[in-house]
Amino acid sequence: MAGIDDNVAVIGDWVPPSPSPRAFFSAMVGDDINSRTIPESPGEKRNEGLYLGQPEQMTTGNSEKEDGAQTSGVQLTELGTFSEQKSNFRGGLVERIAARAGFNAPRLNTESIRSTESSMNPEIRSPYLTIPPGFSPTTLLESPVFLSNLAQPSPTTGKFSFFPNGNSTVGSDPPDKSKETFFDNIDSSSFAFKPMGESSSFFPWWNKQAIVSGIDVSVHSENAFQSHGVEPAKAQFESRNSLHFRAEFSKLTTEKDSGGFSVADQRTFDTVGGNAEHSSPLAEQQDEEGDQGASGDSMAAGGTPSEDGYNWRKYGQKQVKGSEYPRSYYKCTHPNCTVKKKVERSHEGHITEIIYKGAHNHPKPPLNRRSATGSMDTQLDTPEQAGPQVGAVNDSVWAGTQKGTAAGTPDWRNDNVEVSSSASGGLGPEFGNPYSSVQGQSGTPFESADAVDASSTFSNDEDDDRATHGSVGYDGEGEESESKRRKVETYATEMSGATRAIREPRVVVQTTSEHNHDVPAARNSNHVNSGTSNATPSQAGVAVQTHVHRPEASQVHNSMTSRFERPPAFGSFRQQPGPPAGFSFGMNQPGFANMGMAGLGPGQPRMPVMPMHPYLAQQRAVNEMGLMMPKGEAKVEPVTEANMSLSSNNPAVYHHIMSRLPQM
DNA sequence: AGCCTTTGACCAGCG
DNA sequence: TCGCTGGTCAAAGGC
Repeated sequence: MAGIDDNVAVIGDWVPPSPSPRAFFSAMVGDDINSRTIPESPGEKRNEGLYLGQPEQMTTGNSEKEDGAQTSGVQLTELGTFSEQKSNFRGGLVERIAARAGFNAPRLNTESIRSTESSMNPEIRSPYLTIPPGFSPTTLLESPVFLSNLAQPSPTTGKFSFFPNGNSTVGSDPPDKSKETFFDNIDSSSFAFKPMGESSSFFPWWNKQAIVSGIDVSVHSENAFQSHGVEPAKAQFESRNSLHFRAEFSKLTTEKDSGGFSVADQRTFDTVGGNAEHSSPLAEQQDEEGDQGASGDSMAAGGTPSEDGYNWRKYGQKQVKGSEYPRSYYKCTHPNCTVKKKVERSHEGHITEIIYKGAHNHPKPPLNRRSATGSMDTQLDTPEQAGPQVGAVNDSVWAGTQKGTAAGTPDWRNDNVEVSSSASGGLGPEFGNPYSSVQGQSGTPFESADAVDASSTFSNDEDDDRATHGSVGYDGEGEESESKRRKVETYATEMSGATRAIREPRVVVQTTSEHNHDVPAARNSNHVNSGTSNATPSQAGVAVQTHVHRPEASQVHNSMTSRFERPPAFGSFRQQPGPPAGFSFGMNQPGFANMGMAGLGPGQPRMPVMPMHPYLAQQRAVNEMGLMMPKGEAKVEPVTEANMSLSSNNPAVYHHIMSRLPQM
């Protein structure tokens, strides 16, 4: 595949150049939502698109590349009408890009997704449709965080089987059924975390498939909290499931001279779980995660030079004003390759941003790089690279920015299925690179859940692209003066979320309090609430940067707080990609010790945190319910499916479990 | 020995 | 012209 540029291109395609988060959002989602779900005011219609009911393949990249894309497994989800429209849009853009760059953008294969959804029970969908009274989709749309959250359907959110009270039955019966069905359909019970509350319903797409390949999440949730009724009392426990969700996406932003620069985000989503295709990659990802963990996040992110499959030599590092973290400058070590990349990395080593300049005029080097350690390499190795990465069209220009972990692996696309799925080209480092992207688990749902991070970054990405890029897109690209290229920042949310998600497993436990007592005071409620909605992508007029870094588990707590509370700095909204974004119940509590996410264990150090949308803050009920942000890693014991099901179905089990839960 | 990272200094662009 | 900033150079050191 093409190198970075490709990614960029892809990214660009992915989202229409609209500054508006909404647009982005809608684009992401597709029309289905509109048709089906969310009743919105005209103005809001875009939001409706959230639901990706019928994913179609979007051609993100050149049709030409399709082969590769398919091979790679990169898949983009396209939705309904949106997809069509987008296709057109993209097609043109992509073609142009391809023409310039000489590379093809990977195509997202959404079919799997489609099938999934289609197969899904109507019931399942219903949740998406439902919007809680008083709740405006718009709100969700505006927040980057939100997107991500939404994107993540989780048991917690009730996305899964749990239907919002309003709509579907929450009752145990339905849950079970829905649960089963849901998972079955999905393949593996993969799911995406979603924010609590109805909002979750917005992104069915995420739930099902949205999960970006980069992220693997296995979650065992005890209950889905049904936020609808914000009323805690009504919260009900629903099925417990272990979900695996992996999402991988990367975001890539490109700067463009012309008029601006365009940022492209790319994300690829794998269909959740089930696909055999993806499954293996997941496994690899897991490995990678481990490796990465060992090696350090940075590496994984693609921050590392090699992570993206290319060899890089660091030639400078500097603290850039306005940037929290130092920026590292890398050059491609290939003889005649002028590609450079800038990587910003958090103190923890998490990559917050990656900007590529130029296109590789050579294939990726053979795997055995030392850095390549671990899974990353594996993925990278794919032959795909064979082709010249990119026609080095715009060498001079920093073509893309990736924020997120995966550093950019430009090639993400075809290499592996995973890659493709991960696609990240963009999202992050992790995203961007296949490598970077962490792959969670193998297809099997209940296997270990690796990282669950659902960061939700996705949504943002698109927005970012639009927002940031504005019109640019790749079209313009190119040529502009490098010197002036602005740095496009993408919404951190997206990236960050994605990134984190990939690596850090999170456990989200929602409990509803039927328990007989008043709702306990929320422990970390502040964080959530504190979240500043200011983050809205739209604001972006300002460039938004996405940070992909994954904070340490310990850091998560803080991160979240800081993230949301912190006003947009530098005029740009930065969201830190880390686990912080997420939320989860305090798994670390003794009571939860036994409730674990499969696959989570001591071995898995970090728990991904899902970004919370400000909306969540409103969901006070949630907090009250005992939802809390884990500061540390949650220790969870694996829960077998059987157990899960039992718990959901068996009152005795249910009580048993419940009894173990700490009383808030 | 080769490659890479680190890091201070230098250079260029911009206001 | 000066100061700021971002990007790059290149020596030193490590693996």
